[in-house]
Amino acid sequence: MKEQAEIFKALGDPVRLEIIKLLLGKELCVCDILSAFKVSQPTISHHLKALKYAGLVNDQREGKWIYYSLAPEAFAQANAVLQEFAAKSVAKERGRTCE
Amino acid sequence: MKEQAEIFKALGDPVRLEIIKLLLGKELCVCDILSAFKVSQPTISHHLKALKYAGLVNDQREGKWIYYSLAPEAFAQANAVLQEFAAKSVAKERGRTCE
DNA sequence: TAGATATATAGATGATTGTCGATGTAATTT
DNA sequence: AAATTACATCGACAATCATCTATATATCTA
Repeated sequence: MKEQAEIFKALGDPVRLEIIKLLLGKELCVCDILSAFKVSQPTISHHLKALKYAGLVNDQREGKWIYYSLAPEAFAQANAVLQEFAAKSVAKERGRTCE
Repeated sequence: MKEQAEIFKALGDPVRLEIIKLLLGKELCVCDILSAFKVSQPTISHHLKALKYAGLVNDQREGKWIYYSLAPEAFAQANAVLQEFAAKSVAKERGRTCE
């Protein structure tokens, strides 16, 4: 189980967020992901590595191609955290112990 | 409405994530937040600024103290995004247009 | 086996970040 | 008014990051 902050950090980049949206419901090879961006191939590779490190994607080689897909467990975990945040984000009490 | 990546980036730090957890259901002044950490006061101030920039917290001065509270709208927005990700994170199709 | 294709890794660079001590500012207290 | 308290801002510094070009690796194809 990855650190919560690591997961959110991985989500905190526009390119990576777009990659994730591309992968919703699909499995894509790097070349297809690459063709959706204007950044270089190594940059995409770098972002995919970051997403994999955070546990957000899985990769699977098939011949010349490597297919990337989302890792549902990691998204379920992040979703659970944010769901609690959203539910409890309304402040009721006010605390102050300092003087 | 803040950029999605900005919100996740703000969530992607252990100290900021802890601050958020402290603020769940509560409104706290900086001194109380500070006393829960071992980092310096300017560091906490810096993180609160980052959270505020992302729209995740609101602040309200009251005499000497400034109270910070969570901003439910931002959390609802982030939650909605992750909910969709979690729901659609199971890959069904496989695409490849490159050769 | 020699090229071609798909992807990763290495190394460099400029930008951003997390942290700190020092200082500034606003409000309160004495 | 002077000191104190709560918090923010400034400036510095090391670490991390996003990006690139160049190169390496793995697989397929001719």
